Amino acid sequence: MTDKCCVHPHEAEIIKNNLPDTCQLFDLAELFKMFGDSTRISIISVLMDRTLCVGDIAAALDMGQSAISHQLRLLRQSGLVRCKRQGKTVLYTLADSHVHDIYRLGWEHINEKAGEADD
Amino acid sequence: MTDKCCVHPHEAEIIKNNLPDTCQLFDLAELFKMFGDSTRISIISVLMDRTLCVGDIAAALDMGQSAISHQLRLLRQSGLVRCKRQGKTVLYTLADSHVHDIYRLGWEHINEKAGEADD
DNA sequence: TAAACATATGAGCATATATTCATATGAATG
DNA sequence: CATTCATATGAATATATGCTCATATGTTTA
Repeated sequence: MTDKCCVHPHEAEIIKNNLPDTCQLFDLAELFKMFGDSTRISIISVLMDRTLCVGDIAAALDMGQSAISHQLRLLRQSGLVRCKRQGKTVLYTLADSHVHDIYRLGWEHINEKAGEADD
Repeated sequence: MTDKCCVHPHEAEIIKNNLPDTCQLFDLAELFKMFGDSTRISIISVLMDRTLCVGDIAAALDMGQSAISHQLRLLRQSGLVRCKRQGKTVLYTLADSHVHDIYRLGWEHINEKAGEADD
């Protein structure tokens, strides 16, 4: 696994021993993974300022109901959106302000980068 | 594509017309995608407070040099890390404070959620 | 300049993931 | 209570992605 090349074995060892818990890093990755898909970030985007039902999200994003429903399930399981039934429809909302904050921070980032050498 | 079910066609239409630019949403997803992988978030984690060379990152994370190098390339292309050669080694650093901020915000989120019903 | 070390990269493979299709579930309504 | 509308979900498929292996590139040093 670890190749022979390691410039500062001692320092690396110390860093290794002070790494955040693997599970937490995994959870963190899972969190960001939810934001890291065009469809899901679009869903989050349309839910930033409002509550919407599944059909309207699908219509707004011009996508199939099933695809949206699958993604909403993932967002729900990750605790990023909440839902409640209202008659035949199910209304979705962003779960908390962290979701807003993370979205906005990402937005800030890409807008500041606009024009710079990127990809 | 769009199924027949759409509870509020008019509202959905308006939202659709006010969607952020598709390219920007795509970029935003790409940004978060970089944070959304265990290996990459671990790399970002060890680079939070320091500058490290590739070999040390690999050793600290107990992973192969090649795997780390591949991921560093992605992080570089996304503008999240910078590097400079120093003799035989290449030193990597986080590109800017946004990377710190996004990481920390994500961290806050999962720590507040600790104990709640999640996945 | 040959050898050794650090890093980068292409190909191949295995796994993960997103969408679609078909269908199930759940609720209102005639 | 059968039908219709809204949503959820399982299976299948296509694509994306991460890792490994082998090797190339770049840098120092003997």
